[in-house]
Amino acid sequence: MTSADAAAIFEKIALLMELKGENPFKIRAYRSGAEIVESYAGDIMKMAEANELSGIKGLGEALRDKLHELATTGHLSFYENLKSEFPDGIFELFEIQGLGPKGIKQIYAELGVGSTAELKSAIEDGLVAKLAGFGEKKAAKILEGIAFREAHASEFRLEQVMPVVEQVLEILRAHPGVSRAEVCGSYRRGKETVHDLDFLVATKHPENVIEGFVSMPMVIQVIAKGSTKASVHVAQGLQCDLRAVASSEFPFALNYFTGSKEHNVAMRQRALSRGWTLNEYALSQIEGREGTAIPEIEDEPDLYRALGLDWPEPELRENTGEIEAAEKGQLPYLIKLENLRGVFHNHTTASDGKATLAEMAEAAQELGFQYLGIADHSKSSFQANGLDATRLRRQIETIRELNQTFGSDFRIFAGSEVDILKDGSLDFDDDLLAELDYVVASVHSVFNLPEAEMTQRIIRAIENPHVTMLGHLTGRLLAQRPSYAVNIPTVIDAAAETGTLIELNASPWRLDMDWRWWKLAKERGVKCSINPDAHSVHGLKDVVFGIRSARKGWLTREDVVNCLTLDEVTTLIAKKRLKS
DNA sequence: GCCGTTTTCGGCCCGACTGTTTTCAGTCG
Repeated sequence: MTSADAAAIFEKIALLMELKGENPFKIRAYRSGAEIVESYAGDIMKMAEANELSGIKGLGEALRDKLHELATTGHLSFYENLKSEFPDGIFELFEIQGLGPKGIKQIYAELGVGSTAELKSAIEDGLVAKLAGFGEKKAAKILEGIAFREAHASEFRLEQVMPVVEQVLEILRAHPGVSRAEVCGSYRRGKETVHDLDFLVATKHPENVIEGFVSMPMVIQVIAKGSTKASVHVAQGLQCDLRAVASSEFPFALNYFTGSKEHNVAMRQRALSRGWTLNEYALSQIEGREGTAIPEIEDEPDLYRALGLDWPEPELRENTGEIEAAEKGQLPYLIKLENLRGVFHNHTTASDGKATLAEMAEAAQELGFQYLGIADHSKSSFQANGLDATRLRRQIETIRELNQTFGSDFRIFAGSEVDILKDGSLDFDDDLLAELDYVVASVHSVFNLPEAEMTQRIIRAIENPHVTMLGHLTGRLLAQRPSYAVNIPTVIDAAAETGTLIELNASPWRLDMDWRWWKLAKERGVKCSINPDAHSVHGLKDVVFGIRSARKGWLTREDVVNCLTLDEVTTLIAKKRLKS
């Protein structure tokens, strides 16, 4: 039982209690308990086992006891009892947009609907629309929600799969028969979501390695098992495939299984033009054709070199110009995690964050950052306990005081994540915005505007000289909620014209603005700010996801303002408002 | 269910939008 497992159980208890119409504050206690358990810096399960949990704010007696039971026995009778009152499929229903706990409770009580599939047929049979409080439109909206969910059901976000990748690689590399192991596929290419995970090993004893792979502790089901490949399911239905090849084949297999398909096609064409043929095992002479001698190939760079190319980072391999750039020696020198010197857009307990200003500052320094931007929510974001003018002014003052305690090598920037209101005006007046070091402007409400109106709304906001950067441009939540309608190229042009930065929100739920647009933004001269949108100390580390997306968008350290030094970035965030 | 405490129970997060209503409940952020 890991802390993540325990947190998931608390979260499910909260859902089931919503169904039962329990006291909302009790529900909230479980939900916040889940977050505390998940993000606790330390081995909370070990502490729970030893009954050493007292003093953690938000974990009272009841939750401490339940954690102790989970840590010692591996299950929780309270949860088992609660769960037995509903069918297993009931949890799926919470993932459907437009349907909440009251609705789920009603369709279960009156129609016996306890899964997405049953709900779908009940709607199609016209049963849901007839229920009191429902109607044709609501039923149709729920059906849309189901369709979106189904279309994205096999998509996994990076924060879901990254721990699996690390564990599997660790197991494979520890295997005595394995000389090389790598993850391939869209994960290696840095895609924002993945459907499955592809692993590759070099070994002389494939059967042994395959056997080790299918008997890993996280394996729930073995789908296929042969002498050179196997497929398994791990938690949440995530599929992991393994390919075992000889060491001499490894570079070719690594290249082939990394893809993308389009990139591979281009590679094979290049091989053909040299009289060679390329597959997942080798580069070889085409029989009966005169070709130049094939050089020795031990790793991927050798393979690219043989084809007259520089080695493109996996993130670039989408056949969107990387082959041409590799040929001309013009591949970008992609940004790396260690280039980041600070982050903007983070939250504290002042709004909906879980850590205090001081805790966030300490964590940022531990990560080696020179600066930390705080941008708590503004007053219209009630749900997030947004700050009003008085509280924000007090926070600015606290930040200024705290800054006195740091040396010249660290600074907190006082900012705000200001809501862009429906008409494109901002949640604070210009006088207050002028007191801040910087401003992130984001849309958090009225997502259903027509595209032209939404685009204008955002452009009006970034035309404000105090708006330093535009937060999560499309509002999407990966695999859960689509982007609102907005014309991205038009917004990019406006950002270029007004000298506004665009954020790459590094939360694995968002990765917004999407990597596909950064090349265009770069061409227009728009700079990027990679921000974790951290709501806890732990959340600061989400920058790793943002870095992957930035690399996929061809960004270098010159394109990302958080790579600037403290002095440089201080000048930069003041630039736009000075110009006006 | 947690917190703070005038150590025993009251307070804890609010508003817009939608679709259903005929004055409001559910959902979302």
